[in-house]
Amino acid sequence: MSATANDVHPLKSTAIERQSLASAVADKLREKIIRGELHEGEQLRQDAIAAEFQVSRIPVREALRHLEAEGLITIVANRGAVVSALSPEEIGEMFEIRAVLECHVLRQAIPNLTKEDFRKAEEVLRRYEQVVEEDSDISSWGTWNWNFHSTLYAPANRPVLLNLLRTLNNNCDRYTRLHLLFTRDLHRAGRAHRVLLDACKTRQPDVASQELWKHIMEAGEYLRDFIKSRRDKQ
Amino acid sequence: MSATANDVHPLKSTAIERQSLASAVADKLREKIIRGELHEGEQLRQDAIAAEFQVSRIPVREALRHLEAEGLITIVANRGAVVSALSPEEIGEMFEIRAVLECHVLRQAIPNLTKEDFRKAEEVLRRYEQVVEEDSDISSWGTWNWNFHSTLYAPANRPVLLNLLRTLNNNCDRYTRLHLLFTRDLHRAGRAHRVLLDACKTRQPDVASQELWKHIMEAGEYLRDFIKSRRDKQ
DNA sequence: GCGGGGAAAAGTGTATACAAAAAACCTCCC
DNA sequence: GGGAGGTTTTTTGTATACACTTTTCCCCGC
Repeated sequence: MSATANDVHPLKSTAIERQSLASAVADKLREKIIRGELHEGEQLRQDAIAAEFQVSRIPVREALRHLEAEGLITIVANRGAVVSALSPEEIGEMFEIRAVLECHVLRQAIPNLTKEDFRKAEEVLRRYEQVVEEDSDISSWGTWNWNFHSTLYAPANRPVLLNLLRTLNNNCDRYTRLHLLFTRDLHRAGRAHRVLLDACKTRQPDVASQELWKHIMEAGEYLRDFIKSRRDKQ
Repeated sequence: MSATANDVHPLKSTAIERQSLASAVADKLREKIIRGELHEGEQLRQDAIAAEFQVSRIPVREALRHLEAEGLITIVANRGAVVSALSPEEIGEMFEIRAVLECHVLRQAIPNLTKEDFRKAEEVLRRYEQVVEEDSDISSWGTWNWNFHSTLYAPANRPVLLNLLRTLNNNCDRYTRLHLLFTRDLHRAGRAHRVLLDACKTRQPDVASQELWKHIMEAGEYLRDFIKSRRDKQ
């Protein structure tokens, strides 16, 4: 995806991962962007990146192409790459797409959820709340959030869709992070997660789906307006 | 995309498009894959492509990276690229994702559809049926099919989603083409389009959405089984 | 005949080098 | 002062060259 795909495959943990430099650079850059170390609009100089990772510009360029297709950066011919600065409307759309797809996949997953899945979700949620409590490192928030959601989605058995959702979440999380930094409103999402998990446990697809829709769309709308007002000020 | 994105932007027709070789090569290859000139599983040799377009391998490699992210090809380290051969399950999933998203976007679009939109949809549909009638060139079928659908979706005002859908359709169409080649059942889709358009004209989102869902999911399920049985034979 | 091993060929991955475009700067003129 | 225009610098785009990996194929031993 492509539009679709993330190059990190489901990977059997046994396989030795011998990725090319280009893939490695792409992974590093993706992480930096998601963690907010590279903020939106920032120029990505090929030479600088090449020097930082001590490689030539060729693998760097290939990595940039890949990230462009993921939507994380924007490349303009002869002018280089910048970290994508989504418009408020585009941000709203991203969250809307997520809401539509995640609600669908959750409905497919609910009948297949096992006790083991619930146990794992609980575990992830506990660590999520721990991270929130420690208030230490917002950058790892996104990882735990995705871990929780994907645990509930996995039993739907939709690998392609899950991959697409991961890419979308990558692109949304850097804005969510921004929002959290300002509001510190991490606990509300935590409560929503609890409600969601309960609805799954009691096998109520309608309730769960509705809750998830609200959870994602509210975040999206809030962020859309937040970014809009923030940009208007400047 | 990223998962996501097609690099052909909405483009104001006035802007002079000075794309890099890499982008040009990507466009050419994408078209070849969609049109079925390159069939699934086929190896893409960098040297051969470079020679064909009379460029060096650098822009070819960047183009391949981009197509990989779109899901059209698969790159394995040190072994090169092949046109993605999706499993029957993956194909089913692609159509399912389309169904979910296209039904949603259609619902958003229906209230905004104008007479001008209907006129344009009629026009596209007429040309679609003309192409079907002439039976000449299946390869252009996908273009007209997408033209019709995107005409109905455009008023939803969801550019990001529309872009994602285009990429998904690109990936689905090469299989639909295969199916049409065997069954020649082009007319059924044509009839479904008529029903869909009528439901839009009478502003019945539920009817339209249901029809669209059926239209996409039936095609997807048919194709999934078709590909499965075809592969089993081999 | 048929594996096994090892050179040779083919193909991919990356670095260096150069060309071309854009940006920054500087000078001159008004 | 403030452009207009040209020159330098920076940065991107592409080609060539070479290193490394995989595949092919041939030869040998059995």
